[in-house]
Amino acid sequence: MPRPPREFYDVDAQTLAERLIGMVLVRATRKGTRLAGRIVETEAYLGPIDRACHTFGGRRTERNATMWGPVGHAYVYFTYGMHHMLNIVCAEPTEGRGGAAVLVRALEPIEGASIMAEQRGVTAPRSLCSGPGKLCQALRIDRALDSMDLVTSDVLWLEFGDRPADWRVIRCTRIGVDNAGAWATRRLRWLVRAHPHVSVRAKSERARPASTTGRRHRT
DNA sequence: ATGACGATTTACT
DNA sequence: GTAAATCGTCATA
Repeated sequence: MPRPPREFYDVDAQTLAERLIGMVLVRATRKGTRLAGRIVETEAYLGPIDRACHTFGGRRTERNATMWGPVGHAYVYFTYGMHHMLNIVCAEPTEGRGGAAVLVRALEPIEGASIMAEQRGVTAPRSLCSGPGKLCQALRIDRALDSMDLVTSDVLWLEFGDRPADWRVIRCTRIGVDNAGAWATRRLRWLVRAHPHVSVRAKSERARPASTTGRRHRT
């Protein structure tokens, strides 16, 4: 499948976050094998105005330098002493200063699942890429890939993908940003409803009345 | 130089 | 549900 052009990324974070759902993330191994997955969950980090964003207040550091660079590049950072996070740099909406990005939070594996399982050290398909740290481990994404240009790279890039007709994309609050004040309650997370590969289900799908059986029911 | 803190995951009660 | 793991980064001194 073809890759989106630079202009695809030249939009604000909320637009890109929604636009990425269904797109395919591809990682080429040293041997040329493709590891790929469809994006099923994203979060928008709006830039200097967003308290949960690494560029909040205009902060510029060695770590977040990529966020201030051109759109369409990968911003990869390391956190909790053990996990990497993959973001895609996009345009900052109002001030035109950059510093915005979308966090890729979950993938539905579609190519190379066995290699992903090896690198993750787990076998359950639902556990391969259902979280921002998990998918980086599965696709071997680390700081070495920071600032990679997804438009031109032959190591990490994006391709157009299908959005199945039964997918319902919903929005809710972001995960793990509870100390971001009013920004913690903004609905800046996008995910496919009831998709088995998302990291955490939306509250609207979780808080179900007690039902002892696994019966499905309409919402 | 030092201390506090993660855009998380996993195991365990 | 709670807690531990684990270390680069950043603000402060």
